[in-house]
Amino acid sequence: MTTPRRVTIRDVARKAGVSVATVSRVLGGDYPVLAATRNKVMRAVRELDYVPNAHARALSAARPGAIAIVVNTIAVPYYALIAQGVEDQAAQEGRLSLICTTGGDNGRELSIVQLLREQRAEAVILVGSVIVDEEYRKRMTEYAHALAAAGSRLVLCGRPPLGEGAPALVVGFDNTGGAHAVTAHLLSAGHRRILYLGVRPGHTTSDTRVAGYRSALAEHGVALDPGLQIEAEFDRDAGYAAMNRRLAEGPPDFTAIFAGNDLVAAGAIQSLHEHGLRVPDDMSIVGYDDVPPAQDLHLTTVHLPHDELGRAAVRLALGRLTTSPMTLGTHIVVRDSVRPLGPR
Amino acid sequence: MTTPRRVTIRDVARKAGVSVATVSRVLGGDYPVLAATRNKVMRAVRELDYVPNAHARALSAARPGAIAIVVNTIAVPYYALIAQGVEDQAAQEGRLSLICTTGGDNGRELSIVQLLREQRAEAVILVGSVIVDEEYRKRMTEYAHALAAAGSRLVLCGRPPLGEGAPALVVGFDNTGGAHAVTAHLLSAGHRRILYLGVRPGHTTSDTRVAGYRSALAEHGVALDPGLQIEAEFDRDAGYAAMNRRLAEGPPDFTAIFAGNDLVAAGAIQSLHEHGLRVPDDMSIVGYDDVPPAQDLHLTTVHLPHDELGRAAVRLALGRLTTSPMTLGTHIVVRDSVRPLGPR
DNA sequence: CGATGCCAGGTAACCGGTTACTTCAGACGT
DNA sequence: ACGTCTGAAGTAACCGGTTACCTGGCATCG
Repeated sequence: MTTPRRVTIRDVARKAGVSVATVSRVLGGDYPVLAATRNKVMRAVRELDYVPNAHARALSAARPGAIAIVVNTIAVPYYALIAQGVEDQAAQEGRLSLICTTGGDNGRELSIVQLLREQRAEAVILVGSVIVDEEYRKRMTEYAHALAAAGSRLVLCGRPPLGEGAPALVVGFDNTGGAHAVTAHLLSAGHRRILYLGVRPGHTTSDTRVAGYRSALAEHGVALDPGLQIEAEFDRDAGYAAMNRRLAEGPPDFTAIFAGNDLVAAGAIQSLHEHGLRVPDDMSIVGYDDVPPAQDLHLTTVHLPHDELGRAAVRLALGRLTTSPMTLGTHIVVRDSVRPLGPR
Repeated sequence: MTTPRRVTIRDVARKAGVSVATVSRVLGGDYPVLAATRNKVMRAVRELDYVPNAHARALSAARPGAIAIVVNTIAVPYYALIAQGVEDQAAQEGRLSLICTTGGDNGRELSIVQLLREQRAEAVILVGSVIVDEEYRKRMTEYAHALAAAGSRLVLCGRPPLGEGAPALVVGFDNTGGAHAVTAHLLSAGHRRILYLGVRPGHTTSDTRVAGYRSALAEHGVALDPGLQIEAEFDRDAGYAAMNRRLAEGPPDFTAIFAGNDLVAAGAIQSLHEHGLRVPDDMSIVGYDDVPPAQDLHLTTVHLPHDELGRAAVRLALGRLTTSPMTLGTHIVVRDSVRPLGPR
């Protein structure tokens, strides 16, 4: 059996008895072609089941490039929801979209950015919290220039803007505002000793949320207790483990918990239950993100417009939007994980 | 400001004082090149920050194509987990991977398949339950042949094999086995009246799970009550709404629920709670899929190796695996949503 | 009736790489 | 000294499209 040579535009031209230029024009659209000719060509295309080669097209004509989103993992709702927004908006703009995952590995991130440059992607959207140090700034600035030189745009989501010179667009959530609001919610329910579970020093997302937490406390005249701020990665296991450690030290010296995100809250809740503490009767807790599992946990949390973030990133990349850095507002979602503390 | 003409291999050749062939060889790898020449070229590459054009490469040389996975939406853990498996395996195989979403629209599916043919994707992985009717078979068979003609492979996940002639690979979960096991679990806890929540006539996934449910009942000599099988889509809202409707009809005439998947279970549980029924004290319930939220619901469910499905699909597509149709085993995960029914 | 314009359609250069084939210089053999 | 072999590097064809430019036929116009 011989390999069935791929059908090219020349095969179509031969079959239709016209030149390749005519075929290209019929398929391309706007150039005037006689109806009879068009029909001949279309019939040949159909009979041969011809599919133009995207690579050849991309090579010869300047056509819209793909839109790429790079995340840690797609198996976590936070990223999946943002990715879905990107996907939708990209489709709407007639662009192909690529979703790439790094697994949190900087080496892989680098090779993915390289790959995307080779693909001549039109936009590269980098999502996710990072530790902003000198090394990071340098790396991003390099990406930004490299991509700009290749005609691609770089969009950072949930990361601070780079310096002046670097050609990067930025969009993120108002984490400080959201954290402030939800902390205020706890405070106005009478809570004064609020454990912040999920500090990650240097991480942008964590830092901004902690900032909101602190400013709300300050505003209500509650002194900040460093003992009430504990570290944890932003996943369920970390929340569970950290809460376990804390509860192993003795009975809780706090009445409410502000978890770094909903997954951390989920882990913490499991730990609380295992220690015989009920939510919200024995302990109040709030989360952050409002990912779908939060609903089942009856968790009061901060809703993030994930979808909109993705869409905004695409629109920024395509120049449909020009405000950068751009901040998307958040709002609190009250469910049933906070109990008012009676006056003592 | 002039557009900074893209750096091509000829620019590098000129700068290094060699021919383009030499540059290509240095970058390509195996051809013998003098160390001195190699150095000159590499320096030029670095100084110009040259990035080869993936499209041009794909056009001239036969290189590995991308691996594409097509799902309804990425914002649902079931798909996200599978997609992550595909992504990981593809990366491991040195392939670029594309994640495409259809939103459940056949028209979009078609245009995505078309797009992937244009991209000369090496494999197209179609995931998700469908209604298997004549129209579907015809459509898939067309895809299969079209993709085969373009040298791509088609992999179907969670869908039945096509007829003999169609060149499609198949991999799926053992849904019937899993459903049988979890139903048997309920039966051996003493439950006899088990509501199946999530029938979707014609849908492959639903049908196979219902089949397991029925065979387990039969095995235990429990008569099938059509009144205990109610329809629902496979999402949270549908589970909630269907349960609400059922409970509105009067007090439950069943002691346990088998939900079509975990999201349906989540919705049902919310409805139960709102009707004052506690899980598992007043009502037992099991789910299916074992997606992350199931853990927070303390839901007994059937674990599916989502990740492995994605990986297997890629391996099948690349010919690393040859058993098709392939079935991945499942196992039950016991949590705390089922209560034994005391002897009456 | 010949010049002019218009329009459908053809010819061929080009996009940016890879690679089969060719060239050329130096090493080696007799 | 001369022919031969070897290995590094160059030349140019090719991948499969798009499009600037050219051609030839027909209608229009003075």
